[in-house]
Amino acid sequence: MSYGTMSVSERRMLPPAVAVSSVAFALRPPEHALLGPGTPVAAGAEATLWLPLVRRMRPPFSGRWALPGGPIPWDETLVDTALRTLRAAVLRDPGYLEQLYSFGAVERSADAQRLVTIAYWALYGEQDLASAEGEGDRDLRSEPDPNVAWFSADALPELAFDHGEIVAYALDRLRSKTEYSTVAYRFLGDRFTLAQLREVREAILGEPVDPANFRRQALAQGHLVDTGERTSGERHRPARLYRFKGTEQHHSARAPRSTP
Amino acid sequence: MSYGTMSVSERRMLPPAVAVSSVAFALRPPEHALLGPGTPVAAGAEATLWLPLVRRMRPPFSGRWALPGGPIPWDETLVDTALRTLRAAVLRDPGYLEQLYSFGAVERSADAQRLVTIAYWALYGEQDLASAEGEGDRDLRSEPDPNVAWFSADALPELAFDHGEIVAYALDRLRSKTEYSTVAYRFLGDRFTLAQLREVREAILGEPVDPANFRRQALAQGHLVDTGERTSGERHRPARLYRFKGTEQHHSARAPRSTP
DNA sequence: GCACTTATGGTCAACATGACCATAAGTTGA
DNA sequence: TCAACTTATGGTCATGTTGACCATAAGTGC
Repeated sequence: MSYGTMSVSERRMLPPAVAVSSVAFALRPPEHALLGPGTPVAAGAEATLWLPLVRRMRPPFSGRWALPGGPIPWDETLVDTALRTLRAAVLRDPGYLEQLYSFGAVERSADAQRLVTIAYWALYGEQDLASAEGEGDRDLRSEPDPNVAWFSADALPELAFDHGEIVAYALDRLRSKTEYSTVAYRFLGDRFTLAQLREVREAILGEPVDPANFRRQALAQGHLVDTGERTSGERHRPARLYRFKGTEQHHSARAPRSTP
Repeated sequence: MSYGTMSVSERRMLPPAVAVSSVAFALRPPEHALLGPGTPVAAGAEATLWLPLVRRMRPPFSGRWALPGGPIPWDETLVDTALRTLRAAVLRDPGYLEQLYSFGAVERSADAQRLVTIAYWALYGEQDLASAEGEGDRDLRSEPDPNVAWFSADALPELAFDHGEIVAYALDRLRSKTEYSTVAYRFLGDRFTLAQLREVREAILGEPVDPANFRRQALAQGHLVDTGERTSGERHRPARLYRFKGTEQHHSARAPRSTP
């Protein structure tokens, strides 16, 4: 759809358009910064949060980096729009996706038609970013599209719209949610040690967590199953491998029940 | 704006429109059901939650009761749209207002143009519903508009769109939020007893709360100030009157920081 | 075997919670 | 006047949770 010869003031007085944008988090160790996420989180490394951005090719904010997203087609669910646009940028489906908040300030789209954005936040775990089988080189280590890139959440460029604010809000939600829910599990693969799970928590919260106390609480939650397997090859006592007793669904199309 | 001779299928394929709807809670004792809210919550009465609905006068869902709300004008903030439409229905400004969730299922507006609704939830306290000065009879006990009515949250009629689901979600949020925040205070006036505050909590959670334990916790929060005043005239020991050490703002135009 | 490193298992004091008991201090009615 | 009644308010106590910390376990690398 084109607005043809419509003037700026005419464009601004159109009814607001609706779009979806997503903040998608992945965890990766800083040493592998050049390799892109998809690299397993090495034990002992200080992992940090990264997220994919897309360079805008048209006004408003042409040339700026922005969250993956786009307008909502008339026959597509909000979640599906989020998934489709994430898939287009990351080439993978996220392991978790949840609605975040809706942003509708009058001036957020500058001179263009007013844009109300429904923000989602997503999570890409290790296995979600691993190269799909038979996909050859089309993995994240050789990202073909120069207009898509991953950035450290600590060092983002200036973003289009109010996307900086959206990212800050998503970080907030991620942090508060790791304190009372099981989202953190989704950053890890099928089997993991308690140390890995603790490192995820430390990376998200940005502060050290006592290993013994963390273990006590994590096991008390009852969400973990001891697989009976152990790690080996490391220069210390082997750790038990656990599995997440997952019953939660990945994508919530419906409004989740109470999200404090 | 009219869609003229546009056919149903053409209308459905338009880009989604955006609207705001609000679930506005008020507390009132059941004895005063016929009087409408605005009546102070009498001590000892079992208060219940009520909310205002508006009868739809046009398709889709013409004739059905719906949440107060409406489309977002091009130059109006989301919060302002919520406030304006609430004011139109209730004739008062709410004491609290917060964004809830956005609903965008494809089929929710039936045959009409697809409608994405950003839901808000609001709270009308005692003083918010008291007759404004000099407003004469234009108070809630003589509601002039037959197309606006308050319903008990326990016994709602069948609502338009997916508004029933929105109400359920709002109730959920209200309940979970009374457990860790200070929203409940807003249902009461300037000064109140701990018993009144406890009754608000009981009404929202729907279960009895131990008076002594509640007192201990409420005071430990540090949000209450003893005014030095006491109640009198009741058939028992007088209670201290407290005031809320309120620093929180009523309406949050910006996304609130982390809402578990 | 020995040193080293993280995993794992416990202890302990401080604090929070829920169930309850006891007394305080008004009002009402004999 | 005074005793009965009713809710307010102040405590106790056992239980559970949390954070700080100590001790031992069990691999690897030399």
